[in-house]
Amino acid sequence: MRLSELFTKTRKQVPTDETSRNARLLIQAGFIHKEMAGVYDYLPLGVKVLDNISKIIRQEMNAVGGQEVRLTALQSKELWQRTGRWDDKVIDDWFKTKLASGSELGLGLTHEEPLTNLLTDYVSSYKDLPLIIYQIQTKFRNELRAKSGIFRGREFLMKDMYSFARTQKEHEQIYGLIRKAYFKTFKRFGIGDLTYLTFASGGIFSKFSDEFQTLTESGEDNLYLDERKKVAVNNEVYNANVLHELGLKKEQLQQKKAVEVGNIFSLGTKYSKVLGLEFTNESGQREPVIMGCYGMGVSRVMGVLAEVLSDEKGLVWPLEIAPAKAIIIKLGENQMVNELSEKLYKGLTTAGVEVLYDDRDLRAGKKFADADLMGIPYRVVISEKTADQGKYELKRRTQAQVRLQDYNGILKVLTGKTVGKLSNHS
RNA sequence: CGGGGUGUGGCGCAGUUGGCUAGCGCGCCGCGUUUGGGACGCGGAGGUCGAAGGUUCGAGUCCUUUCACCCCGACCA
Repeated sequence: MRLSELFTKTRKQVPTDETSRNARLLIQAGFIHKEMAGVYDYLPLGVKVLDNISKIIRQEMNAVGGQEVRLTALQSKELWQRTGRWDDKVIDDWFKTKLASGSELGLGLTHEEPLTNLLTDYVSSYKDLPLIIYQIQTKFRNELRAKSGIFRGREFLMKDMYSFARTQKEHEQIYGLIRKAYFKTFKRFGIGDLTYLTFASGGIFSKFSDEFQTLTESGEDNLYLDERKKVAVNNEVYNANVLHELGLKKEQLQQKKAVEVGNIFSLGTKYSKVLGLEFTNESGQREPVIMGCYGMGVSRVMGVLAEVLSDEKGLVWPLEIAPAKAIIIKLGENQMVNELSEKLYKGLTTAGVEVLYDDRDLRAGKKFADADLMGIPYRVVISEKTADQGKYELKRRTQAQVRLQDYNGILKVLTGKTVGKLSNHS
């Protein structure tokens, strides 16, 4: 993408109606635009980030056998009434609307009901199970108070996955597998070291639900963290009994703030029983399916990355997530410089490398500042200084030193195996 | 939903006890000089002062109502 054609612009000043670091940076760099409280538009660079996060999630969820679907956002009142979750007294953050005919609809905030109901059409035998099904979809929640930028919005992108097992043992096996996949996913996001498995309230059939909490001062959850054991207890369930059960010692816990980036829990047969999702087992008897639920906030992860990986110059995206691997900065107008820049831009694009090309007629300082603000992992500068030797200057976002490389050298770094070996964040 | 704060060109802000043509910075347009870390000069364009109603000779400024946004709290499938 040529920056001369990109419609978004960076800003020197940030709107003061945002105080959260993630929203300020993302607005300043032109990744998102605020529509109203808790509701944000995703602009070209922001969409790329969401797509890259989603891509990693897809890879990891597919790796454990997940099948992707896309269910409707519009929800039938009758279906949710069957599980007792239509009532505003039960779920207070529904967005509800009406068909032209007058009948009520809800905007989906989670999808246990429709997916369970849908599967009754396809699951009838033990041979049809187990199943792991997920989607990445916009969710709507009528939060009383939106806060913390894109951490808690009223409309947000989420991965929600559901497992369907024949036996409790099989369920636990799947649950463990997915828990592992979650760790791997957060590691690939670049927040593995900051993300802790956290015991919390909320599970209906398990005593605890597993939350994945990323440490940050701007988080809204309070944890008691055992750094050695890599586990934490949510303030909600923190008491002497819980500590005893988990084998944690009060003296070894630190109090920390964190934001929940994932939450997984067992559902048992709560929904399958009510909605009639049953299968016939080997001995010909009907049994309800045992379910689990696995959430991960895609847009929230984007906010967390903006929040925790950024520095005083702006955003710092991990290589796999950045809207572009590299930004080519052309300095000055001269034939050699133009030719080298165009050649590299075309070469990288042809090689399938996502790259930004700053071909704008601006001063160097502005271009450098923008590249830093946008958090692009690699910066390639082309100017008169090195063009006559056919050299490019290569610099990482997080490092100070500059390396001189020729065309092939750059291509190798940005397309080759070398890329994977370099750490995302230093 | 309770408490606190804020709404003035695209963005950031100033605007005195009510007073004259509503200012400043950034950004934007034109010209020139510049050109490796957010350049400078000159000249421009751009405003229903969140909205509605009221008081007044006169309202950005005072009163009433209302909407929106932010923060703290409660809530959070």
